[in-house]
Amino acid sequence: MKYSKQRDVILNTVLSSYNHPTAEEIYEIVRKEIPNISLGTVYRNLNKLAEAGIIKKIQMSNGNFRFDRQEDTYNHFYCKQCDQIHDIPSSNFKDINTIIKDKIGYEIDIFDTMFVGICKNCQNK
Amino acid sequence: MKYSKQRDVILNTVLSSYNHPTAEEIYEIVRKEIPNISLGTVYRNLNKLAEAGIIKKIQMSNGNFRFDRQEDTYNHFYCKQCDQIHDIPSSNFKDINTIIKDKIGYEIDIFDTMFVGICKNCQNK
DNA sequence: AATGAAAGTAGTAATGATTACTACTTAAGG
DNA sequence: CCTTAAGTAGTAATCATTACTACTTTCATT
Repeated sequence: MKYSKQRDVILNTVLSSYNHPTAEEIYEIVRKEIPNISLGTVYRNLNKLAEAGIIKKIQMSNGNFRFDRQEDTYNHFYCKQCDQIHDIPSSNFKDINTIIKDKIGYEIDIFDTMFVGICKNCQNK
Repeated sequence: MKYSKQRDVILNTVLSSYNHPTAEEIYEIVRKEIPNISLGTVYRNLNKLAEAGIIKKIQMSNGNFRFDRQEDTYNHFYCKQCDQIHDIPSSNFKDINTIIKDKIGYEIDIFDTMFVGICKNCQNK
């Protein structure tokens, strides 16, 4: 992978984000530093970085993508009420994985499964 | 809801399908009976029927929708390898639901969570 | 330093599933 | 029968993402 200023700024933007940004959101931030960057460039580089395993690309239940620092100690949970993604330490999933496997026989890929429901905060309201 | 021939045929098509068809697939089947039906009509009626709880609308991990007979005794599992949705009897999920709730504190809505992984068939290959 | 091919870019057009819009048509209750 | 609310066909719009194209940059090798 050849160096490019654009990819460098895009990567740093993702790494310093803590709210699972969309490509569009990253584009808006990067634009402040490289005003004439193309949205296509943002998409291309996000995909390239994700493919290289440098960042994580997560698919929302509506099919859209969000990007994240590569910290594979977290899984994702989407709250229908507050419309936000929550991180769940994957230690919680260690045996859930095998329980599901025992129950249904299928090998659940826990990293691709976006859990959907109501988060603690919203439950208390 | 007023009667319409179009909705009637659409409903029967879904009820007699056993492979979680897309709106487009339903459209193609219905066209044989009502050749000049509009794709928009198919979408509108599928959504209306789903809203009324007469059929089920399930969202794929890529955001697209598929439709299904209303049999809420099944949950859905998507196999990444053979690209198909498998039904899982929801009896299998009874205690998985509470285990997850205990572990992560969040209330998983098991009917909205599309489990992703490799199915039995593909595992054996 | 000069160079040349491969990789990258900006800007724009295309894609594909779904929804919105508009003028016309039908169901069905009084 | 007639009215009107609901439904329809056909087409245009939407929105996130990808593809295309002509130009530019990186970087290993002279």
